[in-house]
Amino acid sequence: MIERRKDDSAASPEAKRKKKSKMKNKRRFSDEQIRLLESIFESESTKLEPRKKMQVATELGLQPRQVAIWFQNKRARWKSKQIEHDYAQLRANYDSLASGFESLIKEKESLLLELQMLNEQLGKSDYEINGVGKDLKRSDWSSSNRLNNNDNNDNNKSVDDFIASSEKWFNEDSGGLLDPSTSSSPQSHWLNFWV
DNA sequence: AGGGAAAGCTTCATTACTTCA
DNA sequence: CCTGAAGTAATGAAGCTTTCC
Repeated sequence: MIERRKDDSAASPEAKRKKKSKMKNKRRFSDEQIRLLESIFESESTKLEPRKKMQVATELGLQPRQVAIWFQNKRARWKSKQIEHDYAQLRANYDSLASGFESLIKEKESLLLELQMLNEQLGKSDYEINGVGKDLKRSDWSSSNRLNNNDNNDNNKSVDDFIASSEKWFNEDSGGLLDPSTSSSPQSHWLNFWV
């Protein structure tokens, strides 16, 4: 970059005093001036054409430089408001997704409980009613069930193991899972959830 | 055609001041 | 009054684009 402005960090005390006294003349713009500037900013453009800037400055009795600075500061204020707004929106979306996720976890838990009960009943009734309970192990049932779910990686894993590992996962992670400030990846939790 | 200087604009961070609770 | 926080006009540094030679 080409240096075009002189550095006044080493400015004389006199220069600093002049600058300070100039700043002392700072006056807030009138309501009328602000109203016109705001309306141009909102209705026309966040940036001013040089000609328009001159026109507005004349109309408001301001220096063109003051108009330019007002627009510059306005853009900065607008941008930070926009960031706040975007953050609030993202936060709301996140909260909504998180609560949906939590509902799914609860639903999953209750379905697993139901599955466990049915599984127990199945074993019991086979034994009591048909007298075949002793031949039908739960691991047989669960492994055939897993095949239906395209899970054939672990042939020894029982329904109980599955439930236990799910609960372990839930209990370990539920504390930090829904906290956006944690560094753990939400995707990995989703993967764990569905695998 | 292309390169450098200058001008004029921007953003960003900061300062200096005003206003208000 | 005094004070601290918030708001804002203004400044300076640095970067980008355009124009001119």
